[in-house]
Amino acid sequence: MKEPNEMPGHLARRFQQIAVAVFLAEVENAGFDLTPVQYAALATINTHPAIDQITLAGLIAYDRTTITGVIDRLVQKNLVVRETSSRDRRARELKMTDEGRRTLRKITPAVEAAQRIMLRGLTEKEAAELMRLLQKAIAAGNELSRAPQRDGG
Amino acid sequence: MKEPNEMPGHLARRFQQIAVAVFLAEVENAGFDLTPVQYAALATINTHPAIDQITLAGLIAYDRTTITGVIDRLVQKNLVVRETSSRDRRARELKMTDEGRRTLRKITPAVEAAQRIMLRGLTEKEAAELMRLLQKAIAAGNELSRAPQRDGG
DNA sequence: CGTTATTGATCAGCATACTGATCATCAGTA
DNA sequence: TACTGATGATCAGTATGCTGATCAATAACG
Repeated sequence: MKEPNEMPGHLARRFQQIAVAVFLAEVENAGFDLTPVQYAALATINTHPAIDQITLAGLIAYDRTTITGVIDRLVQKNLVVRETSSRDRRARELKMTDEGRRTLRKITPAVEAAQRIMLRGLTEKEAAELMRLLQKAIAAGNELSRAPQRDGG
Repeated sequence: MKEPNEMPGHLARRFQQIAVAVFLAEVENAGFDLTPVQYAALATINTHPAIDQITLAGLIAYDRTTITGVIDRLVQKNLVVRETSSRDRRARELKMTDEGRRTLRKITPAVEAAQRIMLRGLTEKEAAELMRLLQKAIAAGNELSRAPQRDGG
């Protein structure tokens, strides 16, 4: 077989593993307890008030069955509230709490630091090229996963 | 906040998500039931007969607590046997079964196809560049995760 | 030689991700 | 309006990954 390091699947897993570790370390260092997944959901609810769970899942490419637990934990941490929509009683409207907004604001520097750290082995130019190539590969494979990314509602 | 697609952490997660989905689809299509993680372990045991779990975990960058369950499942599928080492009774020596070798051989084309499919949006040159950049970023961040990659024992 | 530190493996517990099923609700149509 | 299909959410079950603890066995040291 090929070396693991020559297989894109292994590299994908490994890079993600490092990205998560760096994120958690930076966020904890800043005094918060939030996972990358929880952060993405929180940030997206902030820019899309009263979004429902399916639309949110589409924007950040989460499986619909995963989003339930993620929101459970954001609600438990008092960062988000989940209300039944009056227009469609199947849907849950997600809204920020004050503490959610405050947390998001305070945590942003740590999140940005994490993004830099996970690319620290690359030059600026290389980092930009890596992101471009990832975006391109992802766009081509978007529909291949159960939780593709979807633009607005 | 930035768009998710401009954050390397999100791209890492998304690319990994697609890589896993493609792998599972190709392998199932070939008539097998093996995860990317199980495949990497199986392939590495094949090239390192009688390897112990910690060394195996280092070679493929798995957490030591994760490897136990992965090997459990390979043993249950009759692809691997786990024997207590006679030289160090703490250690478990991992060895392929005939069925493990046969499975590995038969599954290889599907695994290779998966690696191509997950990069299908890129030209040959771009694919090579993406892998180079991932390798470089990973090398720089290797020690930041709990399960860094380690060369031979 | 005996005490201490380290190491290989496992376990309990938690958080993503997924498969597939179910339930309530809504939308479209006859 | 009654029926059918689609949709939002949740649940049970399985597989990574991690944190931190534990246990047995080995290594290292005085």
